[in-house]
Amino acid sequence: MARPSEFDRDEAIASAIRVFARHGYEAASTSALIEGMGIGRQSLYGAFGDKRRLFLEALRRYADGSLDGMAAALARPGRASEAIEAALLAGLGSADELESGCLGVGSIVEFSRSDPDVNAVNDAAAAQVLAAFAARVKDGVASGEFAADLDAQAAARMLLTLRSGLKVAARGGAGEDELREAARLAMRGLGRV
Amino acid sequence: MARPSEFDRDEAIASAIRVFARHGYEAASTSALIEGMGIGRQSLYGAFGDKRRLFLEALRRYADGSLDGMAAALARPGRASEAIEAALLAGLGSADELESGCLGVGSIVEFSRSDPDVNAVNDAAAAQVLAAFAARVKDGVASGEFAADLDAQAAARMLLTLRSGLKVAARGGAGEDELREAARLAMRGLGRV
DNA sequence: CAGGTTATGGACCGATCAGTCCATAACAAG
DNA sequence: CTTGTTATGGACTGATCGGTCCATAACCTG
Repeated sequence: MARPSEFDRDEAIASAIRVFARHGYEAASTSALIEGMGIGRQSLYGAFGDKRRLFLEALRRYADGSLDGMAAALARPGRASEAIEAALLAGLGSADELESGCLGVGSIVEFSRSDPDVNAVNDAAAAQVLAAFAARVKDGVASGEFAADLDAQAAARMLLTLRSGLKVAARGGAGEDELREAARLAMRGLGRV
Repeated sequence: MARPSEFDRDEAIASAIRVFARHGYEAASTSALIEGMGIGRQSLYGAFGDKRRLFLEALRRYADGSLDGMAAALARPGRASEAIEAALLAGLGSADELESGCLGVGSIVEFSRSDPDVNAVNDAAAAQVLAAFAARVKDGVASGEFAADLDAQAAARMLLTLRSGLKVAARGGAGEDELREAARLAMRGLGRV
């Protein structure tokens, strides 16, 4: 019926995620987005509306991908502590983080609570991560790996907070070994040492 | 010998810290800085050079103040765990964090390792915070409060990472109770539960 | 091949960006 | 009070910002 797009929408958004995560929302110029996404100016506005809507779509997609990675790590069999450690470190190969950073943490730091649409995405993502953490923590409690009186919700909140800190540390140049060591040390708080 | 300044340099920088912490470096326009600092455009450039140098001076000053607050908390007598908890939460009354955010975490998220001058300030600040944490951790080990085989340097790195996460959580709207609970849970990893 | 529809690229828009220029104001030293 | 020096405010700069307009290209349907 009409001329088809010359670019792949998913790839374009993946590229937009990289640009936004590297520079932040405000500092990511539309020209940088166009260049990074490999599409024309009019195509960006035609396909995504405007910079803000593109950002929200990128943020949603990033949150989905990040959640998938963590869920996969948490689903691994074996000790709960190992699964949780893997989830804490998922996607934190520090080279990537230096290049691009975490769009979720970046958006929280940049927007705080000022943008309702950003809040909605981040709140929904946080709720899912918390639920996934809490479930695996409960496993660990049931198996006797963690302390019997452990509050799974509180533990999940601590783990999410810890993960934010690990992302900041990775963005600041910390190596994978340091990150793992910090994660392990904090996780010792979950259980019978 | 000449006309004196009409503004107080310290107050002006304190205001600049607020503007930079709220918006980030790139998104803080010179007009916003001028308005927030309550000085004229020419005064800003005359007294501080340019936006970048003003930012570096603000970042240095913020790091100094933040370090002072943590050192004061760590110096309190009594149990090491209480002093460390106070240091972790120092300056994190979440209302402030929602308004302004942490300039240190903000600069790491925005610049990663791309700016040598920013790196220098943040690296120096991190080294001091790590040393202060490690010293108090050693106290706790010596007094039997923490596990005897605890690596104080590793513990300090974990605590710094945790603090970054707490700042992100506060910026994202977490209440003081949640922050304290997360801090306590992670700190349980330091000791004999 | 023809007609309808959408995608594309480049020129273009007013607004705002960081930073400069300059005339004037306000002070200290003589 | 005069003179030298610095601080101040407002006008101004070229560059870049996010976003729009429009002519043209490329495709699908008939």
